[in-house]
Amino acid sequence: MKKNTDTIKKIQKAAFKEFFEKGYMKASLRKICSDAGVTTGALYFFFKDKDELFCSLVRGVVDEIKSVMLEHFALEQNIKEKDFIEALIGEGAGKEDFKALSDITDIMYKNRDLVLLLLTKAQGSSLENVVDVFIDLSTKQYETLSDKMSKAFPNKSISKYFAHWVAHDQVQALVYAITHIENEDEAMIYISNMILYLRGGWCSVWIPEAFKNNIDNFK
Amino acid sequence: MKKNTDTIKKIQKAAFKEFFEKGYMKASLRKICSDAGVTTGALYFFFKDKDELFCSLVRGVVDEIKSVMLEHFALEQNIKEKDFIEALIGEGAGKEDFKALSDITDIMYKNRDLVLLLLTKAQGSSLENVVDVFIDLSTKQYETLSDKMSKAFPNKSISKYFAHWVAHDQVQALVYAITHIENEDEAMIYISNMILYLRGGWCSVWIPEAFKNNIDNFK
Amino acid sequence: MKKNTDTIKKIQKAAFKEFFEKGYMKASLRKICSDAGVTTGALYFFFKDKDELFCSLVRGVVDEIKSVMLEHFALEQNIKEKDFIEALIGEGAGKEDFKALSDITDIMYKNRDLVLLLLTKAQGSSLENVVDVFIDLSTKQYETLSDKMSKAFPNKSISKYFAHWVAHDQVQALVYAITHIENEDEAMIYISNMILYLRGGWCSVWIPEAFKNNIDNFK
Amino acid sequence: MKKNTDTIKKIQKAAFKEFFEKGYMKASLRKICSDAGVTTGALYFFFKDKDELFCSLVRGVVDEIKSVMLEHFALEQNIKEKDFIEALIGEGAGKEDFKALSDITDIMYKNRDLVLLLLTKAQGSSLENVVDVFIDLSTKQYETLSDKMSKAFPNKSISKYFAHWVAHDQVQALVYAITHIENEDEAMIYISNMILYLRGGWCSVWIPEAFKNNIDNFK
DNA sequence: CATGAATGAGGTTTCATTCAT
DNA sequence: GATGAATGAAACCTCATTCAT
Repeated sequence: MKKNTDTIKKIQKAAFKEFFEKGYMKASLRKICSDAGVTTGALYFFFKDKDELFCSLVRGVVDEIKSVMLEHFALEQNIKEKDFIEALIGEGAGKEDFKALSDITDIMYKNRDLVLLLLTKAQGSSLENVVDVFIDLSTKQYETLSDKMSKAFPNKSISKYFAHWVAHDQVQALVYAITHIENEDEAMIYISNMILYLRGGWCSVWIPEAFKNNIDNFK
Repeated sequence: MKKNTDTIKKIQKAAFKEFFEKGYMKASLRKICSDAGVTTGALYFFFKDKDELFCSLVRGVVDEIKSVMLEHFALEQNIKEKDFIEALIGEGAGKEDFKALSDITDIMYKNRDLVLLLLTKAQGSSLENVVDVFIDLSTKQYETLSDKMSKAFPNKSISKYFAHWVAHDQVQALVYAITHIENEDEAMIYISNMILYLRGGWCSVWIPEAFKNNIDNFK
Repeated sequence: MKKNTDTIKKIQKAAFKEFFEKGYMKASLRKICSDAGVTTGALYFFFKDKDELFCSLVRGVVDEIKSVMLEHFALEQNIKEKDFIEALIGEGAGKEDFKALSDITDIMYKNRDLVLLLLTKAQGSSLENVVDVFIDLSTKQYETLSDKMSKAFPNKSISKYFAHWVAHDQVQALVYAITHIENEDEAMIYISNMILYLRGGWCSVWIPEAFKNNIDNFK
Repeated sequence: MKKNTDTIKKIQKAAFKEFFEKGYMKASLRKICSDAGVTTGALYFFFKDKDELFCSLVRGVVDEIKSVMLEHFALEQNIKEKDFIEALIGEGAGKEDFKALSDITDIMYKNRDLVLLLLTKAQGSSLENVVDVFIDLSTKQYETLSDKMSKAFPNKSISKYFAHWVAHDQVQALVYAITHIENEDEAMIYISNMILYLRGGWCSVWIPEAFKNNIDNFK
């Protein structure tokens, strides 16, 4: 029981290093094996192929992120129609968003190396478009919100790509954090700004009057 | 003089197809040559290596985009300190931004195939991070703007990553357009929403009161 | 006592399938083991190597065929010298042959899958030339017959390869049946024609006058 | 012009040796290249893959055999209905057959090594069933002959597999020659016996009376 | 200007088999 | 009886690039 666990660990450790340095495509299994002090046969005993080896490294964190996203988005779907504007711009607006985004951020920072591997070195693997999966989850959320707003503001309409963009942008904001900000505490400050930013952007398109009315205050 | 031009064109045409289908790394020069009806030697007469062949395809459009960005950002720098808030949230705010973004968008759509090649298939080439170049240009703009705002609102401060994020996001908004929206007219509508979005996001972080004051209108 | 028998059976069943699908050489022991729900170690506990596994499948039927051939050929050797022409072309000629060939055919059809495995999928194994063994048995029979005919027709002579060819052909006729004819009853009809064919061919070479004299009957 | 021809020849020479010794499947391209004093890249410049290398060795002789077979079979189809029995059992019967078979035999012996390679070492390559192609050609011939005989002897009928068997056997007779008889002159003697044999076999099944009438002559 | 032969290292994957447990 | 981890060699093939002609 000890032996095989050790071998897997050794392979994964060497694999992480190699994938991280060269990216999925340019990484060499031969190199991984020799770095791990293991034969290629051993690698193929534990992993079906290169792709599965790569996925084995990041599968856990992918699943974690996914489940936190699903969980939070499920909560959000339940906000009653009459409350959603309050949730958007009322007192305490963004509280829920912050909880969700900071939870996800926290998970990502707890496994920052793996997340960076996944986000920046996966091209060529079956996970190269994993971000799209997160974006899809996020999209569902914004589509629901769009529907609610359409009912509340029947005379407004937005580009059909806009909701998808915002979903996209929310995810990219997280990607930006993990790839550009080393320190988790700084990332959290950034995230709280991001809530304002995303909400402000969203509202500016749906309810542009919100700004214009206030010009005088700043002149 | 005719012949070599022909050969170059044939190679580039085949190269575009191959790079577009497989991405830079998986593209095969052998395939490009045989598709072009040309020998490997010919290719290497005109292009130093695989990377230069790839770059030759997109260099033109990269330069165009860069120069339009530079031009516009130069204009923006010249806005007098006292006018910049007006430019941000006043009557006619965003006009300049729209001109710049729509100019860039227009160039991109005029060469959409090449831009898609550059943005989605360059990994492994020396242009794999070309977007960062655009982001850097954009960043300079927002840093200047940040400075101005810091002076105007001395008691505000934002995360040090925030300006960079917004620069980043402005570029990503364009990338999103070109990669997700086929029709240029639709893209333009999207872009005009995007101006509101970006400006709204930016202001929401710098001047969060802009919203709060208006809550009552929507309750 | 039950368990190991089961394991062997499971392995053999999976082995048959794999060998039949891919042929001896391309068959994978790994696949066989996983199909059988057994580890490689188990396989190697019961079978020395790949070859022995293959042979274990067909050994039984090979032995059966061999013994039936030996038995019948022994009978044939005992035909008295003065009777052999009668046996060849007299009333009731071919009766013994039919019995022998139909017995062998019967055995083969009773184990058609295994025989097909042996005849068409054995290349690379130690049984790849098993047909030659049957041909050798058959050859002995025809050599004896040749000797008898040489004595009876001292002024005739045939190519030294001819007797071997006929032995060869007799076996190939059976191989043809099992590999081309699915239904045993049809195979038996084919076999009875084959007796005429083989005997006619044999006589035509040794006693060509048999035909020439009869031309007029068919003109 | 000298160089590439030389390289191809060297590769083919080494390939022939390796394929002949180990058979297609077990042959190693590495070994072939190192024996030929050439890199694997060079091999793959001239040959698409292992299969094409193998085929390049034997393609010529396959085509030759095929064309001789086609030519002769075309002649045979033209024999008038009233003459075909004469051609089968009359004075000079078998002359045409002998010409055809000896022509083919001649070609095969002129390239005996390649033919042996093709017939005994091709398993795994795309030519592993090339004999079936020859049998198919032969089958067409015998099917035509069967039709003619059916009209001439309306009350006779044979197993539906019989014509195919005879076509099969005619080809196998040639295969036997090339694989068992080293000397071409001896092969020719064998072939002339084979004509008698095949014709005798064929007639014995269609016109069994041909023999029975003559028994008395040999008692 | 262009050919096309040749390099040589490297790629991933599969294999039959062994052996300590 | 049976496990399953590990071996290690070898498999076919592709690649970007070079260079004499």
